[in-house]
Amino acid sequence: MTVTLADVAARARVSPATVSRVLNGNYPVAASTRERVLRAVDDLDYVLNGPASSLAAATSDLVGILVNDIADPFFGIMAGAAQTEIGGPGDGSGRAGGEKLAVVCNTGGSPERELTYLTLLQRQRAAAVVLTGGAVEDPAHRAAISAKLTKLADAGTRVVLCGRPPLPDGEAFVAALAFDNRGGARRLTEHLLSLGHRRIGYVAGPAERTTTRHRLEGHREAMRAAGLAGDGEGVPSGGESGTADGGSGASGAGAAGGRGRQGGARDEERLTVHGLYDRRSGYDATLELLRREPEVTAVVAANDTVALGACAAIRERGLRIPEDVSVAGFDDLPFSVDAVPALTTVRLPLVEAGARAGRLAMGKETPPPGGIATIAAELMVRGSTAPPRGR
Amino acid sequence: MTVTLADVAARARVSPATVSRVLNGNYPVAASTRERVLRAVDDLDYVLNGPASSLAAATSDLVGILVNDIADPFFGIMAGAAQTEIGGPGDGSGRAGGEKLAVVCNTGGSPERELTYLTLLQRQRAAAVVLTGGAVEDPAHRAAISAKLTKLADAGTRVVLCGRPPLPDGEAFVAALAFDNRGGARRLTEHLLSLGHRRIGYVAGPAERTTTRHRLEGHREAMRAAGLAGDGEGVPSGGESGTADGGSGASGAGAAGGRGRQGGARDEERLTVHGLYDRRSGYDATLELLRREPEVTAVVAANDTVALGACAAIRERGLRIPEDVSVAGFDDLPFSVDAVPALTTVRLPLVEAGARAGRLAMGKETPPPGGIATIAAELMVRGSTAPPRGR
DNA sequence: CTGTTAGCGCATTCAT
DNA sequence: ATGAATGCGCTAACAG
Repeated sequence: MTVTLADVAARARVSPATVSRVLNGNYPVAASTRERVLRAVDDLDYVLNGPASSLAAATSDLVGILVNDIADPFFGIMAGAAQTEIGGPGDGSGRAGGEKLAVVCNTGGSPERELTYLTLLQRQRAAAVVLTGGAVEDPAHRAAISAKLTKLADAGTRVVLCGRPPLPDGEAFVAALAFDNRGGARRLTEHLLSLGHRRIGYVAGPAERTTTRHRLEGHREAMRAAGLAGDGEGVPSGGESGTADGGSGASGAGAAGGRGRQGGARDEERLTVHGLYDRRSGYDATLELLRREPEVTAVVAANDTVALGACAAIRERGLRIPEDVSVAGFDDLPFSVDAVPALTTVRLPLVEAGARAGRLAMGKETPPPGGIATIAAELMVRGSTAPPRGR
Repeated sequence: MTVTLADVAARARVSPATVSRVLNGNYPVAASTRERVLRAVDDLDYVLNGPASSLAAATSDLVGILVNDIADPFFGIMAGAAQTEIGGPGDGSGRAGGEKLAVVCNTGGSPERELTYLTLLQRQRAAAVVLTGGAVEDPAHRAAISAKLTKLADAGTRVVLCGRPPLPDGEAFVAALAFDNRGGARRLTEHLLSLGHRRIGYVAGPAERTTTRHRLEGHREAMRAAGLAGDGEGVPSGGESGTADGGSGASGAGAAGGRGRQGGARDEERLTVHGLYDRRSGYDATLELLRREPEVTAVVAANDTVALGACAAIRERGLRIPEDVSVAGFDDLPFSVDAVPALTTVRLPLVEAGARAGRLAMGKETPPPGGIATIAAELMVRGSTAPPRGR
């Protein structure tokens, strides 16, 4: 029923081994025989049996790209770039020669699903795996993922991290491309501070994610450097971790106007609301933020999508952007420039990063020294931020 | 080095066949033995060899989801929904039991790449393939894809079309879920007509795609029903195919004001500009449209992303939305409601469609009668459309 | 319910 | 440069 290598061999009057060699092209074969074989392949409409081939060769041409949310362009853009780099241009014949099968797997941000996908990929003896986006910081999951990646690497799978920080306990990976989330966030908040903002709200992502933490840390670095916050460390998990020095500080960062009040650790918490990385969360969180502190003059969002929700909430409160409240996002997704007003944000070179990750996964590019590279983030100042009212 | 089924069998003191039966769970095994086997699996940290298993069983657990553009949420949302339905909830153990490996493949809208991916999936003996989004109408490619799908189906791969119209020459597919693009587009334009618009520009997608054609046809149906266009048929390819009756018609659709002019086929063409399904194209095409016909009072875009670009172009021309020009999109992607003003558009139930496609691919849902289902599109009227000036 | 036997289709030694 | 032989790791009949 189904045509096999042997059938092709018979029709081309050569041995199966020769057909195999022609197809894999990594062995000298006489031009005339090759031609004969190729014709037989076409005549018979032969398609290589992937599983059989993978079994015999102990490797497959599958490359997995894991993303947190495939509906989010942040991941779509990176994954698309990586896939383009991996899949090769295709020869237009539809015959599919030595191409890798680059596939993207949607974890939905769930560590369990991430682990399941890694196991599935391991089972397929994937040639490479690219993990994109921030990691969950739960120690158990971190350890489980780490162990799994080590096993994958041991089995010959190339592991590449893209937009995910390398984990402390030295996973085995070919390369880790980490975004400078902290630096970008710091510069963004510095921009707002330089405009004269002092009461800046922060709509953060899910508390347990590295991306969330780094961006928040960058923001707070800037705030503290301006004397506008307490000195708690890291991301509080939301409970009562304030260090009780509310509102009494007297450091002199030149708060403008009579109502400028120096922030403390308690303030820092009050001005931070966590949510998911989606529009709806941004909307809800911003409403909450405005309820807690009606006098914020600027809102920094975890990413552009969240910023969009924030804008909607602010407008619904009857406030104007940027006249009453400035808004800033992160990532510089394509739609951000079209927001009204255009969104001030931090640009991450997603295409470049994804493509580079793809090349690293294919072994087409030499890894950065130490395997780790930090990718710069660029501040994009646009219309959604302006000096606060009365300044 | 690598642990195999036999190793597990030895440790559990059973035969390899029994281990296989436990792992696949589709055969009666004594509870005690199963437990012993499972422990051995855990002890040895055994991972099934996918290729070997697929080879022996002549099927794999791979399910491919093809999308035109993974960076476009339109596809991301559908693919995510399908993947969730296919991948199963995962059991949290990371052990990966009977799960399918749902993967998405990005064709970038290129028929060659689409074909290549199909071949790759065929090679892997994929359990199912879901094709999302519109098809390219080039006859050669249509035939090639059709032949390939037939072969896939013959080999036991379940083929599902999601958001793609079934092709005329009866491909073998389990089911085809087609969006009512034409009806949705017609109702959208009817909405604009009912507001009093007469000079309506259309920023279309790539000319050779089914989605583009159907939406454009719906638009023109409405225009013609209002006596506002010629009677050419189908999508003109852009050349001089006008039927020369420009501006002389006298059908009485009550054009408002003195400057309403009845359109002819030539007008129909002049008011249509083709581009890609992205923001940049929408921007460029709208600029071109405004150049050709400065007096348009409404612009209908091929989709929401394009509409965003259109808005930017219109504003750059110093025109207000919707006071000077109304704008409408298609798809109702999440960001559309946050546009300013909120975008009037046509809602497609992407999540439902994707999930249904996923279930169909898994054989978890019975196909619609005849294998074909049309999915309704719902008009969403929002702030970006209003009566034209002076009405 | 469990063990035995026999391939699945191909890549790869080793010969020639 | 090509052919012959071997086995990759597993599942699917068949027994029992």
